Amino acid sequence: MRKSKQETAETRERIVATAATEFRRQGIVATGLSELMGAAGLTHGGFYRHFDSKEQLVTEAGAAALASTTETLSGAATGKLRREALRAIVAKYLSTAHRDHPQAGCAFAAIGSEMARADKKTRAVATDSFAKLVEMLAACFEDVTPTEAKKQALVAASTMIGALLMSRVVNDAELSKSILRNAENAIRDM
Amino acid sequence: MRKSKQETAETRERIVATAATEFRRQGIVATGLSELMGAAGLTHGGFYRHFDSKEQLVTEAGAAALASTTETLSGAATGKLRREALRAIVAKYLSTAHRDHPQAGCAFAAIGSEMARADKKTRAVATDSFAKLVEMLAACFEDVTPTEAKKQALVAASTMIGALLMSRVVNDAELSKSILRNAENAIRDM
DNA sequence: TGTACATCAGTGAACGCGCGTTCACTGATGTAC
DNA sequence: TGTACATCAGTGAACGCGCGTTCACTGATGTAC
Repeated sequence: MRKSKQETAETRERIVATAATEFRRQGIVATGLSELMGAAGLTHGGFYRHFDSKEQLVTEAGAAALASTTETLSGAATGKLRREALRAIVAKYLSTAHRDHPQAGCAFAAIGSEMARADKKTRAVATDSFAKLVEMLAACFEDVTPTEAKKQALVAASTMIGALLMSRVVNDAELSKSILRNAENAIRDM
Repeated sequence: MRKSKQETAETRERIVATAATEFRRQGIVATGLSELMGAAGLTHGGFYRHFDSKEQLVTEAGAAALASTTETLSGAATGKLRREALRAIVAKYLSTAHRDHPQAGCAFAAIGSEMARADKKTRAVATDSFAKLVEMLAACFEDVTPTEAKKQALVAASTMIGALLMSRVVNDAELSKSILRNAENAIRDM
């Protein structure tokens, strides 16, 4: 039953991608490895051919999830400049579509509180991704100094993540939309 | 071994208070009932004399945690008016002390992503508490119309929660402080 | 290039453990007369 | 007010279950000659 090198690499990628989805959908602790491997079309016994531990998968899945979000946002801004790019990024991030599909969205909003308790490597990955998101936003503020742009970008990122998280927590459709829309407007006017 | 009505009520309160702390410290799913009851000075068997399920405790502990945070912030603002009250609230919320003690702080930042997946009752409790926090902040913006004040308060709340969450996620002390300080300044200048 | 053998991806059973929940039991509290 | 009895808070063992991890096994892949 040994698989070719290419198949092995594909399987590994599939496990990471499945984990990135399932962790964001259900939470890290609440997602079991058996369930995860089943969702990836495998039995659980093979897991340790690819990873040393669940923790290692958490690190890699976190990195994959965050990279995908950064890429999506960056894609929404391609061909656009400065403020227009900012608007596109923020509109995408604070959309109801993003709110309603945590399994495919920003890991900070979906599993942020679990990431704050994760091991060193996972937090290092999260720190890098956050820095990239801030850089992307800072590039949109050209009318101010780079230092000021970075400050504004830090605030914008915090607002976006907090707003998306709370739009999912609250049980009131109107309030939820209002959180998203007002955060979007505020960043637009920064 | 039956306890008096007062002792029973005290025990129940103690379990809720312990849960409010432990859930914020370790996460909801990661906190077991045996461990929790032990931390409250009891054995696990007695749990179901007080609660129907873990879910019910989650609801009550969430309510207790959020009420305590709202109260603390409200306390920081007593005797202060408008912008001065805003500064006091935001300074308290975005302090390094708050960041470093999630078990005693805002549940949205500590277990927000788990609350977003919680049952109806817990989310209703969370929604009420968020609305109260927004009201408290809105009361600080008196130089604008009530509608505008509420909008600014929604944004301020999102920024505060997102900033506190990310200050805990990142693995870089300088970046962490920078997130808190810039969010604080931004809200001060709203 | 063909053959013999070592490697190892994936399977499925098993490990010890802790989970949420239930239950028989104890004995102090609360209540009815 | 005092007594008899019902209630029930808390204990600790047990329930079935799923957790993360390990392991013997299978058989196709990769490699050495």
